[in-house]
Order: sequence, then C-alpha cells, then structure tokens
Amino acid sequence: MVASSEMPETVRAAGSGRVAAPASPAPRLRLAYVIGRLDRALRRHLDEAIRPYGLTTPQYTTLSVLRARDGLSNAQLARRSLMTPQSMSEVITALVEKGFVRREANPAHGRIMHTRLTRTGAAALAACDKAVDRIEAQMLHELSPAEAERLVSALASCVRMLGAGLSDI
Amino acid sequence: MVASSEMPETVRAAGSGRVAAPASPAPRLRLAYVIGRLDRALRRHLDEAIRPYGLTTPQYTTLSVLRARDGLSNAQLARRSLMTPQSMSEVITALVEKGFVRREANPAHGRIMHTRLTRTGAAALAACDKAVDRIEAQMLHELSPAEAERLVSALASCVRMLGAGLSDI
DNA sequence: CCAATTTCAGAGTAACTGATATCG
DNA sequence: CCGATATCAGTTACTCTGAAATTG
Repeated sequence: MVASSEMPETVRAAGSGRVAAPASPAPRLRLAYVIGRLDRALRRHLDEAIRPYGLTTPQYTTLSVLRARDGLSNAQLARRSLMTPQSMSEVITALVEKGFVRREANPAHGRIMHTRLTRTGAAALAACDKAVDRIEAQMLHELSPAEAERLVSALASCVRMLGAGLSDI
Repeated sequence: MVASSEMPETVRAAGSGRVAAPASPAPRLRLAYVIGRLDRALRRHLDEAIRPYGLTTPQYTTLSVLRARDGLSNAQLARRSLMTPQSMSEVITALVEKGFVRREANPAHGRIMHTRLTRTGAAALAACDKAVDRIEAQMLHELSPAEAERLVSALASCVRMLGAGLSDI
C-alpha cells in the first residue's frame, strides 16, 4: 500500500555503485528531497512499530530524550526537540495521561515543572527501542558498519551546520 | 529564536573528527532521531526560504517532481511523494490556484488529469532552487564533495531498504 | 464486475501564533 | 521591570479514513 507499483522509468545512480554519471543532464539528486523522503518513509515505519505501545513518534522521541536527561523542564524539552513550548506541553500532557512520565515541581522555583520517566514509561520505551532497532537494521542493511558510522557523523554535521546544535541524545 | 540558548552539557562525537569513544556508556546516537531532527531543521529553513515565493515545502517538492517528469497524474504524484491521493489533490489544487501548474484531461481517458508546469511555475521553481542551493551548501559546509556524495548514496540506500523506492528525482 | 482514478466529506495530529500569569 | 517559564485559547498546515462517481 505504501510501495509504488510503477516502474522506475529512469533509475538514477542512487545505489552503492556507479559513481560516474552518463552524458545525460542528470538533474542531480536533490539532497533536501532525499532527506524529506527518508524522513517520511521512516516516520511511517516508526508510527506503525510503536503504535502498539500507545506512543506516537513525537512522544517516543520525548521519552528518549528524557531517558538521556531525566528531569528536564517543558521549555528545555521543547528546545531540544526544535518545538515550541506549547507543542511540547501537549506531548507531555499526553504522556502524563498514559502514565509514562510524571511532573514534579521544582522545590526552589514554584514555576518550573520537571518531567521524569516513570517505571511504566521506561518499560514502554525499552520495548519500543527493540522495534526501532529492527527498523534501523533494515534501513542500514546495505551499509557496512563503517558506512553507517559515517552516515551518522555526516547527518550530525548537517544538523549542526543548520544551526540546530545536537547537544544531546 | 530557533537556536537553543543552553549549554551543550555533553557534546558527543558528532563532528568529523573524534571517532574513538571514551569509556562512557555512550547511549549511541539513535539514527532515527538524528534523521528526524535534521528533517525538522531543514524543513524550517526550507519553509522560510521559499515562503516569499508563495510556496510551501510540499508544493515546492511537487513542482520539483513535475519538472523531472511533467504530466504526471494526481495518483502518480501521490505515490512518488509517499502521500495519499487526497493529500496530493489538495497540493495540486493550491498550485493551480497560484497558476503554477495546470491540469489537462487525458484525451484517451476521460478520468485521468495530467498535471503540467506552467511558465510561471517553472520560474518560481527556479527561483526557489537558488534558495535551496544556498541552504544545502550551508548544510554541507563541513563535508567534502566526496563525503556529500557518500551521504546522498547512503540516504538513498536507506530509503530503498525501507521499501520506498527512489524511482526518480 | 473489477481495478484505477478522481473527488467530496469529515476527522485528527502536530504544529503554529497570540495572550496571560507566575516567578526569580 | 525584565527574562524565563508555563499554560490557555484559537488557528493553520498537512495528512488521514471513508465513501462515492467515473472510466477502461
């Protein structure tokens, strides 16, 4: 249902081999397009894999961030996910309702609410991680460990150069 | 407004150097997370860059696909963009209203509508391309041409392994 | 009758902007 | 007063599911 049934009328040098371009004008694979397409495809797999655990992808991502850095405030989480505080607040509200996180007031600051993973949330996250592991393995199936390593490095560099520093996770 | 004002409390080996990991547990950069984060950051830059031309990112993407393969039907465009026909129909409707594409009935098939770039649409697309070129250059600033080439190849491989074949552009 | 295409209607998610209130 | 935080309210963009009509 997702895959196209059409013939790849023009297959470009997208694979691991074939670097030398033919004499064609070769519209040059637009990097921005490939990134967007990969994100869409990945997002679909992710949604499907973690839906059984009652999580959406933004919620799963937020749990992942919390595991690496428990007790972040709503504003901190929003910045780390490149979202507005309003959007993150909705994500957290949903996670609280599911019992996956809890919010604790800062004893020294009556306004800030710290978000913490619950045991239930950690368990759900662990289960999802296994599913995501499988998806990533499928995605990287053609690449060697060294190539996968370079891919992650290159992507992190891209994120950094776009001004969205990859401070953690 | 986008950049975080927080300190990168833990800077991981995300750059071009530093491959050997320290003795830390190193939560292992989740590839799915980096891809999503890059897409979000890129999407923001893209939206901002092409908004002056009256285009949203999905609309710009669709115009790009049409330039490579003019005259596709709504259903074909939807498959190539990993969208439902309903969603693509809305994108095309918006593009028609802006005068960037026109729809022509198939003379041999009363149902199918072929979508074609107008001269106005091609001009807007060309203008946007320059803006996108600048964003991609910024994004790839730290990478050598060879590294950028490997990045595109690796991403295309990932897309393919996720079952969403990259048939064109 | 079946498969593909298009389109209408309704819904929902995820994000946004704006405004308000609290706290240090 | 200012800056950061949180949150309420309204809105928008994008995509989805479901159903219907048309065509080959």
